[in-house]
Amino acid sequence: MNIKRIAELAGVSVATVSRVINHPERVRDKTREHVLNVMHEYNYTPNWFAQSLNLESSKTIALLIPGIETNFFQQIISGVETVAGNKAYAVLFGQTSNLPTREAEFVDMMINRKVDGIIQVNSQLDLEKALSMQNLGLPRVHIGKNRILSNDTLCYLDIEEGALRMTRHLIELGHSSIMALLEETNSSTSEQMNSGFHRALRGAGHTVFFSSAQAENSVRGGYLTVQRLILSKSIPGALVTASDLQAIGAMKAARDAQIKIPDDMALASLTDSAVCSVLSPALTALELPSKKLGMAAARMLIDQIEGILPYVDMPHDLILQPKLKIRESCGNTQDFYEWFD
Amino acid sequence: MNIKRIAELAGVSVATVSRVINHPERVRDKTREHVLNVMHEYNYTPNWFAQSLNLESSKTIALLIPGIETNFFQQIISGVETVAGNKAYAVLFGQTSNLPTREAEFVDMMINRKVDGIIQVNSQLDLEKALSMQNLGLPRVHIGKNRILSNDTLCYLDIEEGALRMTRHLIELGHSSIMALLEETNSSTSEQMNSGFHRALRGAGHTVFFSSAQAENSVRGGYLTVQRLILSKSIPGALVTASDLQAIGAMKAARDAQIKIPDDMALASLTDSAVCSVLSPALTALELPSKKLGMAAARMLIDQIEGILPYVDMPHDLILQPKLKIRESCGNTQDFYEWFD
DNA sequence: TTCTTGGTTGAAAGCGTTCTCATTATACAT
DNA sequence: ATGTATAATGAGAACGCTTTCAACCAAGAA
Repeated sequence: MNIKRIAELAGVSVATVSRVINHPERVRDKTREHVLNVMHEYNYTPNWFAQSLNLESSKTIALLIPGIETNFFQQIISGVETVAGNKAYAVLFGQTSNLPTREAEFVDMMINRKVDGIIQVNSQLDLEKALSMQNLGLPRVHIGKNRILSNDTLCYLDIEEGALRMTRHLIELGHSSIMALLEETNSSTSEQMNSGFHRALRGAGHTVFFSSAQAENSVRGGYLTVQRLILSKSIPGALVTASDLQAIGAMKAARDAQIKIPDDMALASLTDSAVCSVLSPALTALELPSKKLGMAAARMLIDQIEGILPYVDMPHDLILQPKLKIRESCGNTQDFYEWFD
Repeated sequence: MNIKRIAELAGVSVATVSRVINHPERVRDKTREHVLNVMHEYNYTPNWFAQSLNLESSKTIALLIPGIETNFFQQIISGVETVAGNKAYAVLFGQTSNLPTREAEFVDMMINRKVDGIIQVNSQLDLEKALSMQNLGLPRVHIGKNRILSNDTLCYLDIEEGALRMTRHLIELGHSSIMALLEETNSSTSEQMNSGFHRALRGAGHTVFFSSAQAENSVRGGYLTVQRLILSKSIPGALVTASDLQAIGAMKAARDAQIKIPDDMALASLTDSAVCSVLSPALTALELPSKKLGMAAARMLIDQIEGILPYVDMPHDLILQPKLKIRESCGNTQDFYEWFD
């Protein structure tokens, strides 16, 4: 069934049917109703390709994301999908696996498919490709703190502030030896965490020993790291992990070696999750509003697409604050509960 | 840049350029090479809409999934994306939230966008819509056990067998009072679990008391249920939860009430996850190969699309078996380790 | 030389829309 | 009735591609 056939059946011209679809107000009530009836009767919907071929738009937004394995990314996807769905945009999904070449391929594909906008999470795109997108006037929103072009729109969680608050919390609890367990990648997230750590350290009244290590973002990664720490008898007073999975692994390694948390070593995670509060001891962690992040990014993108936001030469960042959830894994905290909750 | 311009620049006709793209063998080596060079020089890629408008295909597969919140679904998405990406298919993503109307809307949208195939997870589509898809000859693969049309292709995990094995395991450990905590929805998953439970019960040598309850799939759901159980002093000898989150909640409720696991109550989950093995006690759970499920579904779909599999009137199911991971939460099991691992 | 064969190529129709522009219908004032 | 402004409609080009069909060309056979 196509528009021509509908036009014949309704006894009007193709143009009129098209108008009924796109500019209903420009056609007489009676005609419109009649055409609508015929369309309905034959269960007609306009061919999306033909529409898009003309309009050079597709009612689609692209979401380029490193992976789908971690809770953080999953929440973002969910948030983007929710907002996009509400605004009748489809979302075309690309898993970049942190591979810049793969990301570039996806970008080409998305451009070719005339997506109306693109959300890039932790983008590692090279300048050239970013510029070519900019020249195309393709609305973009970055999730993550790495601004590629000077007028990129950014959405991110203030991880630095979170890391700072977490570290400050540990220092206030009296810890003078803190170790950070970051991810293996030298991502901007890791950099932000480091900045946060060091700002907190500088702000401490007294000297605090600080070290850091890297491990894969998994239970196994956390387990192996702490196991190694134990073997080399260099257990820090407090361990802060980038992810909850690492913290869980760390906790298990500690338990296996009879190291008591929080008495022998305090433990905290810079990523909260549903399980953190039910571990024993319950894990002090940073609650990241990651679904909100996805929703915010999608909304900003769609605002750009629909011309609600002026987006050229006007960076418009959105920064969401994480929230410190103080639980049991860092020691006696009754003094602090009331301060933070 | 369009095909006409390329044709001019290469000094050939539009048809020749098109042939270079689609049927390279039908053009003379020298010509082809020359055209290819021009295409490359101007960084030309054919307009996807124009192509698709002609070909009535889109190199896209649709993935309709209830949600993205649970690990199970996330793994499926990841698996589908992986296989699809390798075969150069894009994946268009739809979150149905278990709403049949929303699912139907997505199906319409996908049909209109001429997706080459569609993967439906836990589909609740009505017969009529399913039939219309069938009549369109649109390849489909269902993930889940609910066959809507008699010749649907199904991919699913043998949850029933898993539930059976889990229950049998508990019975062999000597439990004579077992309670199941299922999800709130009356999904086919719940049905399968029930079948598994009852088959195991029938197969038991002696009488086993069995009861079941429903709770939302979350830590909170598990917590509240067990709390209620404790208040009414009707704690079962063993509790089997549908999800790991529920089990974690249950574990916390038990701990809060000084109920010892596994001594006072055995606990097991029909969904394994990274945290299960690091809880204390480590949680006996069913390992579901859900990423493999997604990969298998995508492969089957693409095989259908590319005509490798005959798919009409020939149901072709793929059933993956879960694996029982026996840990600590169901009591002394040294006898069983060697049997199952 | 002339005919045949088969490989290369180009002209133009079609895919299903939207949009511009010209035309026709309607309403209202004269 | 007549003219005029405006609303409603239709004809046809354009979007960028694929494909059919006819034309062309070279090489070998008669």
